[in-house]
Amino acid sequence: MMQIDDALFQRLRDTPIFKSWPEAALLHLQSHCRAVPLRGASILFSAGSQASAFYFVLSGRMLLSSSSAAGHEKIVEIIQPGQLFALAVGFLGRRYPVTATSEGRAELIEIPFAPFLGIIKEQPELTWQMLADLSIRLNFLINEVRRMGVESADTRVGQYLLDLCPQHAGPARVELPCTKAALAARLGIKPETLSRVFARMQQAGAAVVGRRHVDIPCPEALQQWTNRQSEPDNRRRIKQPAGCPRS
Amino acid sequence: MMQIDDALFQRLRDTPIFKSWPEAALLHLQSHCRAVPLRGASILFSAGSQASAFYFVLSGRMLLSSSSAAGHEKIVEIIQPGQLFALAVGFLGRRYPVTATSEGRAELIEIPFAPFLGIIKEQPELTWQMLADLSIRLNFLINEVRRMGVESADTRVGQYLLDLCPQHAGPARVELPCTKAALAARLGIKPETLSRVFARMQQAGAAVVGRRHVDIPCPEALQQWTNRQSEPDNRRRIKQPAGCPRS
DNA sequence: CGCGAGATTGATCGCCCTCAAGGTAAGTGG
DNA sequence: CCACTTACCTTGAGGGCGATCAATCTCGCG
Repeated sequence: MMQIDDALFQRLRDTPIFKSWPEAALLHLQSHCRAVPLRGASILFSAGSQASAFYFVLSGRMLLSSSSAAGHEKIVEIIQPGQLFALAVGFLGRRYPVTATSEGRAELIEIPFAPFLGIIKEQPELTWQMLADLSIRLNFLINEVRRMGVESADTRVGQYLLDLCPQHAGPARVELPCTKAALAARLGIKPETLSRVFARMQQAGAAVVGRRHVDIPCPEALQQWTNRQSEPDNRRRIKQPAGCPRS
Repeated sequence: MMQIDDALFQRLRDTPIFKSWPEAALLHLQSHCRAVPLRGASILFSAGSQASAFYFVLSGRMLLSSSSAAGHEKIVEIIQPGQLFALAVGFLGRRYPVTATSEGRAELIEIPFAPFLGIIKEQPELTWQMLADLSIRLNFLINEVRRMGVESADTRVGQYLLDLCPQHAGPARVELPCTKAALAARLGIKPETLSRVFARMQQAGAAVVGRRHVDIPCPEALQQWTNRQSEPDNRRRIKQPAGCPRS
């Protein structure tokens, strides 16, 4: 079995999930991992296929997508370098719920479930950080469900850019993690629509859109533009149900 | 502190998460739980508020919702009797990501995080089932994200009904877990649209819609109706699959 | 019976998709 | 350096789905 280079494996050791692991466990796990180089855009695994490993992104980006019966593809998440993905599949351990595609060249570490689960079964205190990790992912998806369900294309694009902005106010440049077509799929809209949203955003002075990046002169202005359609009569109160107990 | 009746607490003991717990731990946990009766539709907690406990539904149903900046409410999940909710919040332990509302009368068991986390910190092998539980929820939300992102109103309603159908084919009656307005919010559409979808579904012979239930004479026919979309003018009638079981 | 909440139905409008054409870089070979 | 290629992006015209606004209907209930 081709073992992973120590320097590369160090990146995995530095993740929140593994940094509390004892040396012995890490060495044992490392002996079962292997490097997976993807030379161009290619499919790593497909939704519904048997799952035997999860992955860590060393370089490049991975797109996790799910397709409807009609064939429409929805990108659920974009995985950046330094992140793990498909870890949760191991705890139910059957099949991948999404299709994983590399966006151009990418390099991964493949971590088989078997030795991983063996270790945490004997040292269950190592799962603490994983619960936190899954919890974060759950929150992310809850947010996504709301956005996809009720928010407009303008709002989705604006929120997405704002999420990528550094917290501190002031001009920022957001690097898009993928092509605009893929970004549209990630946002649940069509590329043409994304293009028009960018055009409106730019015309309003809320952003300057480049080929693979977006400049945001004033995040607050973008925020305001993003939420602008809720302006007229937003005072509508949600009716309190009749028998609301105070108890 | 009002302690929980043994018979009610037994329902909590029977959940996948707790059934492997030792007696001592359960008794300790029980002493910190309390019953929460909700006499009518009311808010249990709001999104963003400090989280100190999670809940188990004894009776009634809970709606977990998330609101956009524009005030549009999206019901993320409907919790049925026998289910836990807000458990994952404890592992990151800050604030609830959703608002929890009871749909009519409901009775809950409130389980404070502090004693719960204390127990699993000392007996981390108990977390195994929780990882599986979070993994299931993750899959559910991934599905939801795709549905909200790319699927039509007709498809969302059809899929929802089919998910509630028993696996075995043949006529089925699906009890709606909430009002149609709430169901619309759950599906990310408006009540008027839901009404029209039901009307079309009924006219096509794929379902018979009642006040609080839907009869599905043939799930395969509904499935076919749900997935029709490239066909030009098939909004009128669908043909019955050859071998539709009568059972 | 009158009341009110939920559900239905109709008319109209706007957002977003679809289809189609044109534009704009990057890479290639002459 | 320049046609040519190719992939990606943009722009335009038109249509459909679902939202909005508003009226009517049904049903449970005091």
